[in-house]
Amino acid sequence: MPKTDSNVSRIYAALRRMAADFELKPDERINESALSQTLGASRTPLREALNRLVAEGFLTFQSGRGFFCRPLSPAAVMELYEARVAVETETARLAARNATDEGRRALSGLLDEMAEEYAASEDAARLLEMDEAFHLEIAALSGNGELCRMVENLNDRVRFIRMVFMSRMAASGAPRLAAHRAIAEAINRGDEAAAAQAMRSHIERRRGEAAEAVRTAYSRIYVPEDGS
Amino acid sequence: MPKTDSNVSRIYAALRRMAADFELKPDERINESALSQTLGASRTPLREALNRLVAEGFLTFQSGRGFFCRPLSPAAVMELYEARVAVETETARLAARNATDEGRRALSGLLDEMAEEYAASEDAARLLEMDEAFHLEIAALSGNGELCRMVENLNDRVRFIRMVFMSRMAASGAPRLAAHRAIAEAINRGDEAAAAQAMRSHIERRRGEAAEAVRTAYSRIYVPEDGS
DNA sequence: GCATATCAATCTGTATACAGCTGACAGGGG
DNA sequence: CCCCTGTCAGCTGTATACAGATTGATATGC
Repeated sequence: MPKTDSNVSRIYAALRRMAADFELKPDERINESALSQTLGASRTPLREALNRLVAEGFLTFQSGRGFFCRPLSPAAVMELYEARVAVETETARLAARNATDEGRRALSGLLDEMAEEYAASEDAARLLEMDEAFHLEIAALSGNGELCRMVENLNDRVRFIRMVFMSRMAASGAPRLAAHRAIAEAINRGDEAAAAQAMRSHIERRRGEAAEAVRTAYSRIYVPEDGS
Repeated sequence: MPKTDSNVSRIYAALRRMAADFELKPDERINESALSQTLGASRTPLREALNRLVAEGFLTFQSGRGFFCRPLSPAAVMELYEARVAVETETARLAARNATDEGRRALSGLLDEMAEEYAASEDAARLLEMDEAFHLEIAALSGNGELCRMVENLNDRVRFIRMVFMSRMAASGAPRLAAHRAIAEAINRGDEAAAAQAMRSHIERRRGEAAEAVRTAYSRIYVPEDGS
């Protein structure tokens, strides 16, 4: 067994991406034997990875029936957005309180880099990636590893929906960039309340579109690739 | 295999309790073979449960070395308290916004029941149980299942430390009860900002004591039971 | 024609076997 | 005296086998 490094982490990463992208369709039952063959491993490490993903909210589990992909519903997405508000208003607040000067400079720098690419790029995936990097950077500045984990988990679970947003509204990145600047400036001023409030309105603004986006998302998941 | 119901969930529950109570000592390496014998099962379901607990933050994992109990340090406990602030200020806010009249009555009722027992009981475990029930009820009133999960997880992970608080300061339940009343009243008025603020100061008040409590906690974990 | 019972195919839950890796210790060389 | 290296016991990582549960289809009675 001359593997580079642990097999289960490879399986875990692959499954996590598949679940995040809804390659496993909502509520779809997972056939362990088939999946283990697809991934080139036996069921034992596969099930270990599946169990981790259940605990992280990417999958569900019913005793005796097996593992399923998480459901995709407007209500579920709304809950995730509310959870993001809860966690990220606090990361913004703590970042404003705790960030070092070096950290503040790094945040501003990140924003400047993004500004250029924002104008140029129309690649939704790339825009989303930068957006997530910004939110993660703030979490890092908060100095709280637990909150970082939460932000990362929530980001990954709403990525698919956010991707649908992004590619639908295409080039409207400008308001988002402005909102990011407002958040970063509040953090750099050390204004906790303003940072928290800016983050809250930034996330809540998108929340209401969840219902519509979920409908679009379903069509993406179930309609075959347009290359056919 | 005539088990009542799934073996892995039994193992999971047992391990979770053991980890929560630090029967597995901080950073202690877990011997899978020995533990599987203790729990009366084989290593396969044991490892599935261990993987779930890693994802939930009760254990850590190092490839090739195995599973370890989570560390117990003042910094880690502080992070958990900050995460509680993040999550529970939002559950309080959402509860104030969304709770039905029936829900509000239930919360008041819960508080009234607790008031009686608070005065009478000096059982720290029972007091803590009621305290957690109050916080979980608010999470339920928020109507957000995701936030409920988070509150439950965080409560379980700080339970040991809170237990140390409780039994050290013994009969000082009165201020906590007053704080709970303030939170409940804000929720019942539908005053989101007041509910969030009351919850924040309620949790933050205890946060500072973490460092001291961790020291006490260590002595509890490593000093043998006083019955010896 | 519909509901129900039965049965086979399939899948999950768990035990067990074994290969490879890790960490500790002893012995030899610098 | 310290460090380096070979060896070995023990543990982890994974495959596989098999028992019990589930599911869906077919047959049967009303």
